[in-house]
Amino acid sequence: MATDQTRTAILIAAERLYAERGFSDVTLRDIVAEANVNLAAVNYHFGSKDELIAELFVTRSIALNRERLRELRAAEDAGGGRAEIGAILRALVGPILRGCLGPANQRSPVARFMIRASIESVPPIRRIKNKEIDHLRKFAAAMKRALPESSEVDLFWGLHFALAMAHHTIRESERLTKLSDGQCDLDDVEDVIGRVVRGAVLGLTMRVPTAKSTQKVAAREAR
Amino acid sequence: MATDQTRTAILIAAERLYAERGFSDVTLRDIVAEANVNLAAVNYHFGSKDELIAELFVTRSIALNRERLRELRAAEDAGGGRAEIGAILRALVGPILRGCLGPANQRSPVARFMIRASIESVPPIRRIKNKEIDHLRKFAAAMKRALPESSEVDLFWGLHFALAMAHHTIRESERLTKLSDGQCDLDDVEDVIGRVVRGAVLGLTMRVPTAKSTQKVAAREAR
DNA sequence: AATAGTTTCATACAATTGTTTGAAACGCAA
DNA sequence: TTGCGTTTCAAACAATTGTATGAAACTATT
Repeated sequence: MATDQTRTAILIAAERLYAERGFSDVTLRDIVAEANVNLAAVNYHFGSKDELIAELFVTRSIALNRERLRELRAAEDAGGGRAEIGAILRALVGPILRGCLGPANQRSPVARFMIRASIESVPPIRRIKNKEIDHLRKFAAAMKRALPESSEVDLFWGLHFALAMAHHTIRESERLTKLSDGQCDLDDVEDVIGRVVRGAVLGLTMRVPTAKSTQKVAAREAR
Repeated sequence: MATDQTRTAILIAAERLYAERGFSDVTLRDIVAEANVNLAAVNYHFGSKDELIAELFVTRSIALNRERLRELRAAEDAGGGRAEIGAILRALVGPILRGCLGPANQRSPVARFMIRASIESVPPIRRIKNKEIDHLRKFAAAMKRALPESSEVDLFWGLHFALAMAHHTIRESERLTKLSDGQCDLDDVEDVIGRVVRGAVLGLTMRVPTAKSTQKVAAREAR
């Protein structure tokens, strides 16, 4: 089987095209053209189109989850076993945001593929996706350790909203740029991560502000 | 042309199916079967599949935007010309959340169709969608009046995050239910709206909490 | 060199898609 | 009723899709 040249060429081409144009817009013929291989190669090496997609998704989601957990563990180690809430959420949303945003030339098809997969729910992926819940539970557990007084429901909502802000930012980055006339800088990934994490942390730790406290903040802001 | 029976039957069936199964999964034959009309009727009445989708989307996004603005105006009137930030965001995310969540039997295909449209970006919709930005600018302007001391960038991010939480909640409601073992109640729409609005308002009005203030909140929480 | 196993290739296949066609059915004014 | 414009219908069309086939090319072991 030599070096699996054809196989990996197909994987790379497929990931690139799917990430760029979405699943429904990309045909096997597009993929084999991009990979410079024969049409029949896909069915020969993967069995079917769906199995190709499934393999891509499994590989990539394992890698993403591993990176997230790596950062979570690092944060927990740094905090002596208990990570603080901001660090936990940063481990959750950081990897995907770093992969999808930033200067166009250094964005990875990997991360963008995962976003596509989370958007266009094609059958082969839908079947696998349930496992992601187990993965998220680990973060929920870490959050519970960080904020033991918070109710479970609030923690789940916080986790959910953090992912919401991250994913939506990736998907609608173009619109946000247009809406803000370029004022919102989507290339500054760490700033974006900071905003997402901060938004989620505030939601988890703060009470709703009174009119007075809002004014105070505004006043401090103005100085 | 009688009463446009066929035309409207197609529109209703198409909206239902698209909302349920997405654009890429629904064929014209599915639609005409659901509508109990002849296959050729779609091309006769709408010209093409894309024009059918476009007409659906235009109609619905006009209606949604009108409802949003109605609530915004109502909030501004109630506040004597200046709505407070929470009311503004509520006008932004309320209509779509009310349409998409709640008990399954009273969800409207209308709102779910709009979410589909915002997810699966098919060409006919992509072309129209730019107008939505003008619509959002009105909310950005209202937010600026409510929080004149905040920077424009922060306001845009707040608007963006509010939509992020709303849309993501709709799209991933099932996952959130599973993740939380049913603890997060997606049927209580007003509670969901409250959480989304509160999260966005906090991000817009509060500074990031220190470890000490977090403890204080936790302690207060515990009492 | 000969053979067996793997991989590639051009081509064909069957199914599905949106669209078109031309005749039939209908509605309704003259 | 006649005639005309509109609407419906069954059928066919052309294009595209994922998949299958069988021969050719290649690789590596004997």
